[in-house]
Amino acid sequence: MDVNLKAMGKVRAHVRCDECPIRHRAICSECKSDELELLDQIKSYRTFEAGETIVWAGEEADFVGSIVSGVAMLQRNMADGRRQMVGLLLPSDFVGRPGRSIAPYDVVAASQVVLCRFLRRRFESLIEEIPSLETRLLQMTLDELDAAREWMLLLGRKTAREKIASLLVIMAKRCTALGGGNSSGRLSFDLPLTREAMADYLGLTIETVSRQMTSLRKAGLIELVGTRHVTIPNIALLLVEAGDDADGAMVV
Amino acid sequence: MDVNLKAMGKVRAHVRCDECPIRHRAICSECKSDELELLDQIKSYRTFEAGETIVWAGEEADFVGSIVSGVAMLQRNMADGRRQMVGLLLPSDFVGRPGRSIAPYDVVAASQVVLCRFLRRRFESLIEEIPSLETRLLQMTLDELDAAREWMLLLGRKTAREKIASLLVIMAKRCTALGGGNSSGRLSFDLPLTREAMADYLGLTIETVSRQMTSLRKAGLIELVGTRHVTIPNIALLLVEAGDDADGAMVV
DNA sequence: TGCATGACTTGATCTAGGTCAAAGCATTTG
DNA sequence: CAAATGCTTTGACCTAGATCAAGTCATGCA
Repeated sequence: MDVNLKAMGKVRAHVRCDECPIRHRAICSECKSDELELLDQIKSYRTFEAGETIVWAGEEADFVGSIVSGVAMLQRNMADGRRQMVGLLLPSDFVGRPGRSIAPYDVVAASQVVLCRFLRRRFESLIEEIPSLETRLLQMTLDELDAAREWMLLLGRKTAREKIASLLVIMAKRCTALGGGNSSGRLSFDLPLTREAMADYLGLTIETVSRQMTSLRKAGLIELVGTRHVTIPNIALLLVEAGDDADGAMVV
Repeated sequence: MDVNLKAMGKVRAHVRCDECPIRHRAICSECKSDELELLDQIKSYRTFEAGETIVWAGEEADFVGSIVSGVAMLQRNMADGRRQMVGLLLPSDFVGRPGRSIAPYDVVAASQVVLCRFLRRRFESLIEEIPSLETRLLQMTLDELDAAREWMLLLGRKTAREKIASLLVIMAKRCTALGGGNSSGRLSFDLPLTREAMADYLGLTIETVSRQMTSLRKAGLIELVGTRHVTIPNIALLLVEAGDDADGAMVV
């Protein structure tokens, strides 16, 4: 227990697992109550501010964990500064890879992030004891792999406009699933990403992101309040703009 | 056992697992001999010719399996014909996802492929009985996810020349690991991909692929015999061209 | 032997998106 | 409250890679 961290408000009070908001979707979702007990013993909460790096690429990280709230980005950097986001973690997503203590990418908080951390070594031994952890991790990893492949199509073949539309559709789905307003097919949510993060996600420049957002707004496909709050009057129209055949998009 | 298939030479004679070339890297690599026995009972071999589709996107596939020899591509297609390769499967790689019978992408043979197939339903029940299968699948999936993320950097941020150089480095590593000639740092191998497949892999057009191959040849970074056989006189030079910081590349 | 066929290369031109530069706007700070 | 800071937008221009259009080359086939 680091007193400084506590003073800075970075270490959260312990929350009981059965009161946890991500209890039923995170790595622990298949655990029985006695198994939860074991996890509970090795967990601790930590808050990261927007922009703070949670894990540095190439450095030892002694924990893994689950995103409780907020959004984190996995990003790879090239020597000359080019950057690509290679993963986007939302609440219930898992951070870190059991069996490897050094990640090949940075993990950076895009908003304020609360992380439920497990000591890596201890977590690795628990996996041996609790088979449902491994099963769940496999499910989640396979889902992430599918999402990564969807993303590869976007990066390799979609136009800037299709990329932006795709991103908005994805964020709309994931953000409203977590409780955003939704009435009569009209979706409304706050983008948890800056224009720069969007550009890094999509393999574009901020200027192009900005221009395409303006263009979609002028076309009436989206409405903006300030720069972050987005309303999608008709998601079907945006889906067409995203270039996904309707079926494929629904699967995600 | 389909007699027609056998007549066409598509169904292979049964091979004992302990004589299998991918025994120590495939999904079965952690299995003990009694467990292998169980797998052996539900497996069958099937050969696919180059260009043949192994699994159709959106259709029921009643098997999963391991690539024994050859190269297969996972590809996503957009309604207007744009195509992106989202995975490249080499010997020992796993095809299919337990728990889901319908893939969101086509699996297509890039060369002649021999597949060791397991009936999906039976494989899914075996996973319950043989924990090492799940452990191994998790490892392999995590590795694939890392590779996919590397690939996302390539698709989103690399130039055409860097993309080609990266592809050649990857193929050199994976192909020569499987027994290609290697003396004095001089690497030589046969590209298992057409120019079109390379373009689909890299998010480029065939023309750009062709031009960049020519350009790398003229720069002395690669030598070509015909269109498929590549020699890399100095891999370090090609790595620089690929834009990877030297460390990161070594990890792959 | 000659002509399809398919894979690849090369050249000329076009354009989507990048680059460079200058504001606009909100929030923070002294 | 003015200046500073950070995020975003907009405009003018440029370029890497796409597109369009011929070839070239190897292989199969009648």
